[in-house]
Amino acid sequence: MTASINDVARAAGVSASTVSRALRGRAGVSDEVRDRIASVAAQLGYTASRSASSLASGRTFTIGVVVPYVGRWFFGTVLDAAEQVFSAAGYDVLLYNLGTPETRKRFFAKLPVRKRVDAVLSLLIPDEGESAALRSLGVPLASTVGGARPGFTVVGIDDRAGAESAVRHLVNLGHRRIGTISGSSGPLHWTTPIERRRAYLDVLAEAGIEHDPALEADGDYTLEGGERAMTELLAASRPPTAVFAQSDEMAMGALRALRRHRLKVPDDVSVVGFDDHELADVIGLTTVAQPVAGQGAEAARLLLRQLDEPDAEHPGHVQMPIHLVLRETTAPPRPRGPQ
Amino acid sequence: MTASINDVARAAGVSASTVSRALRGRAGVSDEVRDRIASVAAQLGYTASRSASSLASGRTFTIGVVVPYVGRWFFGTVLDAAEQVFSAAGYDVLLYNLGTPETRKRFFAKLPVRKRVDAVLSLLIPDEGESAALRSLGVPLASTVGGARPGFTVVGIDDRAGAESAVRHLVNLGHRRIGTISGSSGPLHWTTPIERRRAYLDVLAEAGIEHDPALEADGDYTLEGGERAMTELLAASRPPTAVFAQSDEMAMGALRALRRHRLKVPDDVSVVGFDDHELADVIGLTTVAQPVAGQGAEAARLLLRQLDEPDAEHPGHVQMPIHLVLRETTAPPRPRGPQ
DNA sequence: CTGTTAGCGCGTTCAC
DNA sequence: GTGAACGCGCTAACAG
Repeated sequence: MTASINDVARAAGVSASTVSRALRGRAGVSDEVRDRIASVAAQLGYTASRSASSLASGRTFTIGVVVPYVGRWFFGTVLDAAEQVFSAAGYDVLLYNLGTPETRKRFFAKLPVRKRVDAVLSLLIPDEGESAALRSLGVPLASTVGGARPGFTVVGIDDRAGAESAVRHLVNLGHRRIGTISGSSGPLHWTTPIERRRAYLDVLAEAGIEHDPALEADGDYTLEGGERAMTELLAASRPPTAVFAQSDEMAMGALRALRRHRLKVPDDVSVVGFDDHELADVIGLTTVAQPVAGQGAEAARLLLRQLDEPDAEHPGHVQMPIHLVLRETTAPPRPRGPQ
Repeated sequence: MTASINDVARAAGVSASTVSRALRGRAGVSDEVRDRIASVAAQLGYTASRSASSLASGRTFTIGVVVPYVGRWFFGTVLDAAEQVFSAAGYDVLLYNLGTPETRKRFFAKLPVRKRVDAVLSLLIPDEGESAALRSLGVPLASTVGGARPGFTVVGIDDRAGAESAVRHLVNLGHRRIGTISGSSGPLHWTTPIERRRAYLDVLAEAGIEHDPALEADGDYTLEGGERAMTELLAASRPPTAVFAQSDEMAMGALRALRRHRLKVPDDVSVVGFDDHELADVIGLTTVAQPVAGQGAEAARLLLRQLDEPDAEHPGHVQMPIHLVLRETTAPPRPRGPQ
C-alpha cells in the first residue's frame, strides 16, 4: 500500500499532526523538523489522500467543469485554457461531458458533483431547473456562455454587436439579399442564437432591406447542419448573394455546400462566420473573432478569486472584446447579369 | 448544510448502514424499507459524499485522464468518446491537461491522481520515468497512443501500414518526388512519427526512388508547423510534386502554404494527410482515416473491464482498422513542362 | 433482514 | 513547538 501520514510520522519520529502542519506549510513547526519531515515524505512517496483531507477539511481542491461537447473546437479550447488556470492554482478538474439529453438529465438529476467540488464552471447554458440545481450546491458558479444570470459569474461577449458587425459588413459591400444560418435554440435558455439573429434582423431593417423568411435556415451549430442550411437557402426562388453563418463550423459547412453547387466564393456568394475558428484562417474565412481561450481563462480566474475571497464583491458579468476579421470569403455582389 | 447519511437514517427511522445498503442496491433490505429510504433521500436531496465513501471503501469511482492538449481535435475527440463510456458506467473523470513541459513535469512529480483514481487513461505517451510513475499508482492503465508497453493496455492503429498506404497512393499516381512533413519526435517515446517516417522511406525504396533529405521537414504536429514545413520543402532546389503530411492538421497548414505560393492542389502539388480530421472532408483532403473516437471508447471499455475483472486475462494491445480516403487533393503529377 | 461497532486517513481543536 | 483526542461521512464486518 501507499504510505499514509502515520507512516511518515513514525519514520520522522513525530506525530501525525506535525506532519500535517509541516507539509501544508502551516506555522508552528521548527525548521529542522520541517525539513526532516519533507525528506522522509519525499522518500516514502507520500501524498495526502485527497478523500481523507477533503473529508476532514471540507475542501476538495477540485473544480467541476460541465461541457456540452469536449470534442468541438470551441469547448475544447475554452476547457484547455480554464484547466491550465485551475491546475496552476493546485486545483484538479472533474470533467462532465453532457452531449446527449440523457447524460445531461442524469447529471442534473444525480448531481455527482455534490460534495465533490469547490466550484463549478459551466460551458453550457443551464435552463431554470438546471440553474437552480447548480445553485443548490452552494459553491461559486461561473459560465462562459449565455447572458448574465443570478448566481453565476458570466464571462462572455457582446453577441449582438458581433453579429451586427458581420451583417453590416455585407451590407456595406452592397449586398441586399443576405441570408443567415442560425443555430437552433433548442429547449434551453440559449440566448446566443437569439441575439445573433436579432442583430441580423436589426441591421437589415436599419439598411432598409425587407426581411425574407426564405433566407433563414437552421444549421444546428454543426458542419453538416451548415451544409444542409446552405443547400436550403440555395433552393430559394431568389437565393442570397451573401450569408451570415452564426458560427464558423456552420460557415464551413456552407462553403462545402457552395462548392458542391459549383458556386464560387466570394464571386457568387459571400460568407461570414462567427468565432474565428482555428481553421478559419486556413480556409480564408471572414469572421467575427472572439477570444475563446481568453474567456475560459478569465472565467477560471474569477472563480478562483471567489474561492479565495468569498466575502468580496465579485462581478456578475464580464464582456470580452470582439472584432471582425476580413479574409477572402466576402466581396461585393457580382454585377447583375440578365435576371 | 447538505443532508448526511445520518439525516436520512433518522428521517427514515433506520440505521445509517441500512441507508447505505439500500441506496447502493445491495441485497438484504426489504422492499418496503428500501422504498421508504429512497423517497426520504430524494426528498432531502441526499447524495453520498464521494470523499467519505471512497475513504471507507477504497474505491473512488473516478478515472484519471491525461491529455496533452484537450483543445486539439484529435485529443478532444478521443476524450469525448472515453468520457461517455466512463460516465455511463458511473465513473467520473478527472482531467489533466499536460500541454506545457512544466505542467507535465509537475504532474508526474506530484502525481495528484495518487489515491484519487481507480484507473488512468493516458492520451500522451509517457517516457520511461513517467511510465514507472504511473505504474507505481497500482491501478489499471490504458493508452490510445504509441506502441505496446508494459503495464498498459494500448489501443492503437497500425501507423506503419497507414503511412504506407498513403505514400503508395502517391507512388501509384506516378509521383517520384515525394516529400513528407513529419511530427517532431521530441524527447519522448513517441513512436508514431518514427513509424510513419519509416513507412515513407520503405515505400520509396520499394518503388526504387532515391531518398532526398531535402524533401523531409518537421511540422511539429501543428497547423503552423505544417505551413512552415511546406514552405521549406518548396524552397528546395527541386521541390516535391507530392507531399505526405503525417497529420491532417499539418496537411492543412501545407495547403495554406501552397495557396500563399499560388500553387494549385492537386494540379501542382498533391497532398495526403493522416487522421481524417473532422474538416478533412470540407477541404477535400485525401487522408488515412483512423477511428479516433473509436479508440477512445475502446480504451475506456477495456479499462472498465479490468476494473470489473481484475484477475482475468486482458489484452495488452489492440489495433483498430484504418483506411485511405480518396478526396480531391491528390492527382497524377503535371506532365513535365520545359524544365 | 437490520443495527452496532470499527475504522478509512486526514485536519483541527485543545492541552501541554 | 508539539502531541493526543476527536470528528469529517461513509462502508464493512460482525452480531442478532
